[in-house]
Amino acid sequence: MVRVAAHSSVYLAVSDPTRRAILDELRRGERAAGELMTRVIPRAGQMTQPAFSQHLGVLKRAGLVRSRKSGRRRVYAVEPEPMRELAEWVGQWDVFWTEKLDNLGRYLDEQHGSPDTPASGASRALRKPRGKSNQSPQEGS
Amino acid sequence: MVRVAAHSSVYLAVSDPTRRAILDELRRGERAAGELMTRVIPRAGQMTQPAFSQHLGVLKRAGLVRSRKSGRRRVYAVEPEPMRELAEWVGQWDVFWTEKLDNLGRYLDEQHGSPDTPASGASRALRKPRGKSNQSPQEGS
DNA sequence: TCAATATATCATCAATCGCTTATATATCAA
DNA sequence: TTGATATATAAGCGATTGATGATATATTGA
Repeated sequence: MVRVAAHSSVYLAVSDPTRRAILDELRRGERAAGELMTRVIPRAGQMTQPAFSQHLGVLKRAGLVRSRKSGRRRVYAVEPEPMRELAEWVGQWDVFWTEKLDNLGRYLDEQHGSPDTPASGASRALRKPRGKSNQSPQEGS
Repeated sequence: MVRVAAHSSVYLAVSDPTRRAILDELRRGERAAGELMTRVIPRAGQMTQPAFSQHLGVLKRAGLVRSRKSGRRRVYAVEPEPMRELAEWVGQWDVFWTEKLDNLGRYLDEQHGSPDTPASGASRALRKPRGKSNQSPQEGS
């Protein structure tokens, strides 16, 4: 109902593969819109120019790119700051691909540790399957 | 038109704040659906039970959670593997929050240089700088 | 058996997304 | 000025999303 301004969410901005490709290309350096388009959408007919321009608009509203005029071109560049929020959130998952902590997690699984134990019940996802633990979390309601 | 199977994209799965909150909670340990709901949506009336259950379904189809039955509960746990794709993509932005490379980038900005230079044109976003002069938000029209 | 509990699924709806075509706005070049 | 080039904006459309209320399916306990 209320719905926050999805318009400016970096999560939404990067949820589209075309926009990720744009950012991938822009990370290598500034690009004019047209050049960007021929690199990101190499095969003509895959997408129209307005569609591509609108993707640039989404990235701009998300604060992930800036642009400046240069003659009749519009030159885009990445603006990495808003990406930090996403990077920090994703960083919280790093424990799962850290061998050391993965072993810790597996240990805790073995113990059927408290449901409040960080990473418990998850590490098995990385190692393959084993028996089933039968631990049910207590639930107030 | 063709549209890839957005259904199973981890990018789309994490683009919703409720689903991120679910994952945040599940990272701390297994949770039954109801318990998860009262923790993620503490204030009643914010969201109905079916809505919440559908969010769980999205996460499940994205492979980010698994569930098992335990009596009449359904106990959920994170399945971190699909998150790796996102983590790796986001990891490509790490250069921007590395002091050393940031300085490199700023130098390249100064040069205003080759559009092929990695990270060029971006680093200024991290240093806070003068005034508010981003770029004119109303251009064109 | 029956009612309560826990959860998923169904049908529907408004909002949003990504796309298209058509058009507008600058800028360059002759 | 005129036309070509580069890019953005507008309007409309079908698909998808996230929500809802109603209902279905198990499971537990009296």
